[in-house]
Amino acid sequence: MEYNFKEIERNWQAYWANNKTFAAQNNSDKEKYYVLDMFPYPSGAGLHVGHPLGYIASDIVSRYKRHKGFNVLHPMGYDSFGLPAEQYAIQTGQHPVITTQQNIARYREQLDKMGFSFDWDREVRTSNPDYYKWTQWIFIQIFNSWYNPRTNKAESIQTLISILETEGCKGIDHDILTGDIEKEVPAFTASEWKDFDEKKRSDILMNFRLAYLGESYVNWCPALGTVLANDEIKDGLSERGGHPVERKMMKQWSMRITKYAQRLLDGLDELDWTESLKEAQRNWIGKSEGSSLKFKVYDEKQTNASSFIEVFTTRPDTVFGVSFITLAPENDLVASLTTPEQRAAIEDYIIQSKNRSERERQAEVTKITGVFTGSYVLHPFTGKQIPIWIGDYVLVGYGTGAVMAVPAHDSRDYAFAKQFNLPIQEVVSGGNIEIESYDAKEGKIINSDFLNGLDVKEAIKKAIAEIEVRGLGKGKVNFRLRDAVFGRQRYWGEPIPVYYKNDVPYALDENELPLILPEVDKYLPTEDGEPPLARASSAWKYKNEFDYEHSTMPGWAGSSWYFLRYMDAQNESTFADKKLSDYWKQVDLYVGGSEHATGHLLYVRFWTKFLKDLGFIDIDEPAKKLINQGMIQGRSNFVYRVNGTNKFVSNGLKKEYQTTALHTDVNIVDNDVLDTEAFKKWRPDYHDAEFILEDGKYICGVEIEKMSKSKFNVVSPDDICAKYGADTLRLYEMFLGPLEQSKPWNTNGITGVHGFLKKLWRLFFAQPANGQGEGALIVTEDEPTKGELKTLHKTIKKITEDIERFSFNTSISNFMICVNELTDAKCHKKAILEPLLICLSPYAPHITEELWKQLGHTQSIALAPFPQYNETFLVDDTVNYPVSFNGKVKFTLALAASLSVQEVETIVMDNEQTTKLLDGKQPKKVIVVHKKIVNMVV
RNA sequence: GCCCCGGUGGUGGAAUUGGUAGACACGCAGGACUUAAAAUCCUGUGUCUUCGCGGACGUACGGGUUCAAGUCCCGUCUGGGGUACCA
Repeated sequence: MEYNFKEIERNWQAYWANNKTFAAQNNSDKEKYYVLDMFPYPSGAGLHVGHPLGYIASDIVSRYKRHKGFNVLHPMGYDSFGLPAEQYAIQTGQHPVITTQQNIARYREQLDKMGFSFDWDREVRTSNPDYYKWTQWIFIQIFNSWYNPRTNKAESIQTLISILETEGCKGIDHDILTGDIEKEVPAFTASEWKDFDEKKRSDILMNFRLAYLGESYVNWCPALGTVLANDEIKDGLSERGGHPVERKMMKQWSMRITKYAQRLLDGLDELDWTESLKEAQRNWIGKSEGSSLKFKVYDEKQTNASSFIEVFTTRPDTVFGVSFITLAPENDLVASLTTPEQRAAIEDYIIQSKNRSERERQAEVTKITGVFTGSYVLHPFTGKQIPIWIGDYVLVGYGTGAVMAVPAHDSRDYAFAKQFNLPIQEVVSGGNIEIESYDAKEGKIINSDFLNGLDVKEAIKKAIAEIEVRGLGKGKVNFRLRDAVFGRQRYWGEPIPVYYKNDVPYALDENELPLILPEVDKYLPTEDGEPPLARASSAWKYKNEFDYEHSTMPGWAGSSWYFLRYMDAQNESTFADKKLSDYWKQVDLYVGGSEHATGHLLYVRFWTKFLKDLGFIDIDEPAKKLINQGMIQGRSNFVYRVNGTNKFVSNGLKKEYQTTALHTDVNIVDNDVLDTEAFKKWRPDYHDAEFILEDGKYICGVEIEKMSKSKFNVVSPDDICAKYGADTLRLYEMFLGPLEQSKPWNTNGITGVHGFLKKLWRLFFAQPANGQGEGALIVTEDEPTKGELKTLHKTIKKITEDIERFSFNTSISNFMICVNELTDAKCHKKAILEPLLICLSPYAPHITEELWKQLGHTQSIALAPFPQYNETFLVDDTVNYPVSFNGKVKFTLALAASLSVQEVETIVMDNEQTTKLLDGKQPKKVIVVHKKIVNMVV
């Protein structure tokens, strides 16, 4: 029999599907293990060889854990709402549901070819009403909840209503506040509350709901016709499509994730995620501790004596160094603070900064702009007049949108002060403020009244204490994290289950779900700028009367809870039975790209904590362990056309000509050698191409780039499977290097792993004479030798350790070493080969299933218990001691392992090579590390 | 600017706790089998030096700790990723 991978792989893939070999059991006495891949969006381009990298790793772990006796949950599904299908719909008119179905079918076909052990009975699709019914249900739970600071968790909005009914709201000083320090709910009494009408009550509750409708600045992308979240923007352009983004005030659905900022931060400590990923989340949450501080506005006529500007500062110790105040141009106070003389300049500036896109604003960080308002505040401690400026380096969305500028100790304030000739007062010693600001939190406070002589840390404490005593503000924690915008003005997403009655939004009743996405005539906004859902027929109304919400949910909605749905994918009465979520708990191993660090991975943690608060699940974090697979980059090949001709010159000779580098299809290049005949056929204009060769070959140039169609460097897993088989692909992707590392795809080494599988096959089947015909099964029942047992058990040990620490590349090497050793020993013994097959089967499932069957087994190898290594086979009788002089190894000495340190030393000292190397000198010191090394100091 | 991760042969990479640097694989060179090719197998392959035995050097660079450093510490250079007026 020969190694016919095509037939073998097709047969076993069919067998697994027909026998549901990988179905996870919801009722099991076994310990559970949950392995999850990050939710793929099924794009039209299909999978390239970079995508399966993580899937192969997670599949190896899944299969390994099954061998180890775990009840393994390893599901797959699709995050199938999203922009590309909708953009395609806009261009072609084809309903996104069709595009999505086609893309999923293509994905599935590709995934099936690679032999993954997914439990397909649990597949989910976020765009299925069966699924988004529960996404909508969770939205309603969030809408009907508020964050109770007294219990420090989310609760039903009813508990807030009872508080308002009995206590009312005490406003600013109440312990129930909204998330934003600048927006506080005005005070009212319990009886006032009872007299409020429906609209007023709704407006007040909106300040507390965890899903709320609020006015806020959003990132508006005109080209995509929708708002984007911060993590959907890269370098000021939209991540999808690279379109400009501008800031716009809009009424939007948002999620009050900021209420969870502290818990999201604290939770990171217990997670087994990479440090860099946790750091990214910490930075994104951006906790900073400081103080609020009020500056009274100076008013000559004392008519407006009560008005003030509140700022947030992390450096209250530098308060005596304040030389001006800067407001964000969008700050509400600007209008009232602008003096008539300054009005024109200020208005100009506001218009100018509004029109500057985010990208320009970011690109021109060094360009310092601002305008004086004409007004002043009074310094809270010295009573001095301090000018109020506006400048777009101050962000309206952070803190109060106002800063107390201390140019001596803040580089941005310093640049601003230099630009506009404002005073710079040093209050912390240690720097040279003539040259630059001194921002470090080190040194002694000077020129600062009661803070003088303290060091920075003490001064911060004392300053806050003083601010609080004088009622000027209080110690405060601020987060950089913003509430998450939850609406998109797009068609292809979950409808938000809300309707409007007299301008008051109401959530649908749970039993009215799902709210099905309606049909529309076009996937574009309406003439008056309403989202596409406004195009739905007039019948699409709640109770035929009230308008539904017209925006849809963002991409992250469906993916924020999908890991729970896999536990109970078909349940029609709840999103996941509590009994099952209590069994499966959290994901044990989550594999995916680090690009989700501040998006998906933050949102899914948020929803998990929310669902836990309301008692729907029992876990606090979605994934215990997470690994980021590296990106597989493309490796582009180039040909060099001699300018003005149809001649192509090989890379090594191109300097002698004037050439243009052109991408060529990497699939017609082997080890950087171009298949010139295939090249001629590749495109009509190359049909008559001529080549200038070196050493009879055309050598292509190489560059590492992103894998993309336009660069002709896309390698499809289908092609690799067709040429070498899925087992080779799986092994090779793992063999490339450590999983977390990014690396270019390069097929150069693939013959090595393919050859390994053939070599394995030859341990079972004889090489037929002349390579013709069928080789016979040559496996024997003979007793293995000590050496063979050592090879096997050494391998079992290494492989086990390697899988446990996700070092898949080294385990492949170890398999190769094992097969090389067994080949050299001419070992065809069942007692050795059988356990070896089990070890290898997570990596190369098809060939091992086939050989397992050939050994006479009738059950799938996937269910066989993983072999245990036996330490007694690994013990060496002799140790090869390297003998070194001053740390340099000169020779080795094979000695019995049983020898003591003293005995080893004696033997080494008596050795004639030692005598020769010592050349009559006495060593100063002899170090013998037992069973390791001998070192002599001379 | 700040944060994180890297830098080892011609190439991908190995060395898990400081203990023979370069495992395994590719590539390359030579050889066997073959009419030939493919497939397969064998030998060699860090650099310099030597006819050879051997010797010297060698993990980005400069220091340090240690009997012993790719591994630990300090400094520098460099590549990649993330993030950025967050007060």
